[in-house]
Amino acid sequence: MSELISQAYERLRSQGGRMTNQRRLLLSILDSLGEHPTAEELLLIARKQDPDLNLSTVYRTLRWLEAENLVSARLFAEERRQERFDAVLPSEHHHFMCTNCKNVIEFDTELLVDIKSQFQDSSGASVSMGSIVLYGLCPSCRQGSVAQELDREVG
Amino acid sequence: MSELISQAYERLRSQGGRMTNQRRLLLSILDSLGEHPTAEELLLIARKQDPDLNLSTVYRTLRWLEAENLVSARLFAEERRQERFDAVLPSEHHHFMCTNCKNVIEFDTELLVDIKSQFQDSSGASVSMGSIVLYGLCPSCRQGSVAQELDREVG
DNA sequence: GCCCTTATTGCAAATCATTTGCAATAATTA
DNA sequence: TAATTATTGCAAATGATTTGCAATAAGGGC
Repeated sequence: MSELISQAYERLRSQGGRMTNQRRLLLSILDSLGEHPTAEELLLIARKQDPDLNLSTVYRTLRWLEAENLVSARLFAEERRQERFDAVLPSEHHHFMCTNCKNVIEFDTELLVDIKSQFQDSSGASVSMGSIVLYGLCPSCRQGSVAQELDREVG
Repeated sequence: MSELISQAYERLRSQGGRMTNQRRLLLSILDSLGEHPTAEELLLIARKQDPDLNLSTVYRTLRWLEAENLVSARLFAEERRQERFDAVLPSEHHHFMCTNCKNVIEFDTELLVDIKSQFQDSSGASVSMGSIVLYGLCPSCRQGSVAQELDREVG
């Protein structure tokens, strides 16, 4: 069983919480999904298994997981008000969002620690965490836009 | 006259737009304010000069400035749904938010370009922009929390 | 396995930042 | 100065997320 799911069981046990069918389903989706779904997207996926699942339950589950630090929520500039949720991996990771297709790619870098300490040193603040978001065109949309440009030139 | 304000005049002229008292007021505040106000905060400040100013006007002005790339809007993790607005400076800059007092400090770094090119090279995407947000305690809240800890130990 | 307690759910209504429709107002320009 | 129409203020709408509450169902004890 995955880290996420076993951790969730453990946290529930220690808090007197209950492992419901809804939570089990949402956890298994979050665990296997290689994406960063919105609450709504997660609901749609989950409803294939449990058509009565409610959006409130999705939100409550996500918020609980967030409080337990098993999931993190992020807002991207392209979708101002809609959060995307992400099972927290052991290592700190960052995001790239394609401004065209809105797909999110995770990435990792050792360079952020330098930025953190640079800022700590110059400001006197203590930095506990940080995140980077990059925007641009993903490889396939990049190809698409090159193709479009060619079309325009030819047409 | 500042860059922001003269730019705004220029854009309005070229679009057949009008420089109203409300816009002039909001621009002068945004221009001089060394902070990252929310729309509501901006309204409160502006109402000292024009008590009838409406929140819709503030939003419309901010969105127009954003579309003109003269102001940028950001969401921080600590305030999930409320945007903060920021007159765009000539150089790309990043943000630190104090998790205690919610104050925002801007900072600059040459290290992001390395992260961008690192990611571009490894992913095949083309990155057009990026932003870093750091969270932690600002110098004064840091002092406060040190003081608290001492209190706890002594008391 | 069945009962009891109460955590969790589904539903509908509430929130809250932001947006929009519209009639009234005020910048521009002729 | 008048005419045109961009912009405003107001109230109502929106849309993601949250919350109150009665109904349901985990999980512990019998």
